[in-house]
Amino acid sequence: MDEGARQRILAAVRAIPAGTVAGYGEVARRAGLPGRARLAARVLAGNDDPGLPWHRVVRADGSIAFPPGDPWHGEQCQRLRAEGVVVQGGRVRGQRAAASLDEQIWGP
DNA sequence: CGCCTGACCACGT
DNA sequence: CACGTGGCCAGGC
Repeated sequence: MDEGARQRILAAVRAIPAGTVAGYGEVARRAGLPGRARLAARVLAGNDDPGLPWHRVVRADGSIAFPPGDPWHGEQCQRLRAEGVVVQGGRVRGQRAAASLDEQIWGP
């Protein structure tokens, strides 16, 4: 895969403010790769940086990408709740995955 | 080069 | 809100 694209995606993920979430598609779009949501997912799957806030990335409908029962699922829920994000039924409540990161970063 | 798979998405029912 | 369908893009074989 394109190394540059990967770096931009990682940067976009790090740009997500704590206590908020963003969709894979949004992250990809913010990285300058519209329509590459799956690429974003792949990048996170292979990421090794422990400082990366990957837990703030959820699906477009606000649900956790991992299936319930999966170790990573609980991990993500726990980290999100630790930041004040309301997780219920395996999905984020109170604030759907931001339609646009700018809206979360630059505010309403 | 073709075929299958996947931390996805939008849309209609 | 839950499900099913079709589309898209990269990887692995």
